[in-house]
Amino acid sequence: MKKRWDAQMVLREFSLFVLSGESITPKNMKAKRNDLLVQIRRKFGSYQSFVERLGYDYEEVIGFTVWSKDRIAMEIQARQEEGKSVKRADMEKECPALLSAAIKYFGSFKAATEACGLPYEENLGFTWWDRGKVIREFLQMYGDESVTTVSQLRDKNRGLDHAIRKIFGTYDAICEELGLDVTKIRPEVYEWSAEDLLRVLKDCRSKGMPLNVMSVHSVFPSAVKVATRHFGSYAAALSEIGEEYPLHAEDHLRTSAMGHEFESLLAEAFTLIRPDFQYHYRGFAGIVPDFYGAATRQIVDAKLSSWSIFNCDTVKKYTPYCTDLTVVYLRGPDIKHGIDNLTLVPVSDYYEELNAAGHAGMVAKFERIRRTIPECAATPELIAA
DNA sequence: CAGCGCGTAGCGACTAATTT
DNA sequence: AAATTAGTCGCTACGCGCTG
Repeated sequence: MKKRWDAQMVLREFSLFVLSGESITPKNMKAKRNDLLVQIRRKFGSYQSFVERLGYDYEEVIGFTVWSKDRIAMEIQARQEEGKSVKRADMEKECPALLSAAIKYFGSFKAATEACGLPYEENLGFTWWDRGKVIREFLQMYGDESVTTVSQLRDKNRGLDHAIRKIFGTYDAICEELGLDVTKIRPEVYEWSAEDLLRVLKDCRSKGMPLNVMSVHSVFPSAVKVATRHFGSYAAALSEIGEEYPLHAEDHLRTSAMGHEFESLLAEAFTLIRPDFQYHYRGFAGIVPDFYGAATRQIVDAKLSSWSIFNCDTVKKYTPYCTDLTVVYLRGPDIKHGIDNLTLVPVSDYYEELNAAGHAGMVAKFERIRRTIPECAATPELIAA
């Protein structure tokens, strides 16, 4: 029995095939009804044009998307016009098929973005580190005067730190390759000796600095660890230079109370010579600066000791709210630091002004409490001032 | 309740030695 | 070769008992 294949017949046979519930993918057609498929092509040109004439979405029929460079470029541009992200990471999540097609057809995501006229680096969504980029960025950091440790570099450019480790392994390696001195970026880890520690302790003593842990800590951050390593304890290290630690350990309650006393005394002085500063300013949420000068956006904080500021989070908390954070302290050495917008001022710096303004009594009050602090006698010239 | 100052414990970055 | 560990440094969060 021979069928008369005309267009009508082809359509009828195809309808019956669809009604039977069979899949109409080209693959299934070929397997089940190759004769019909051949006739469809003969009468309608191609299977695709045939099903599309019947109102089918060909891609739905075949179950996958037919990609081409043009189409990929169109879809990527369409995403962009719709305000959707065209970053690689986002496309991975939102349209993995398009992304993989782009990479397949253009060879790489880079080539695809360029073909679409998009900036590669931005659309990558992350930084692509290769040796060249690592070296370029590292040299920039190396030349940055404010970067003197690996930690600082990491804070400024976390990705770079990671990339250096990944690609070069160590900071030694990248510096060696570039002929640079690694100690510029990573100060030599120096193992402090017992002699170093004792020298610092004696030095502190001769300068009249208190020998309690926090005071020494301000000039020698690892003092306690070094002391423990070499002498068993900080107290044992002190006894090496003939000092008894209990005599140097500060009384928390006493010093804490004195901190408050100093603060209120400074408030008294400021109302005299800095009336534009507000005491215990409460205009900021979350912080209560000791003094705030709105005109200059200056915060002033009172600390009993110069080292205290380095053992609390005041700097971190206050600096975002002001152009300058000034710490006025009663005792302690002039500590060098590299913190922007932080100024350390001994209260004695105000003596001259207080005296000139006729407030010599204030100076006497400051010096009176200064004399009561253990191991920190006032210098004769300051009392005379 | 935030703040004070001290002392400590623990963390992160790092390297080198040691183990698996 | 890779993972673990040990030990260095600096840094800082925390707890304490109190104050305003």
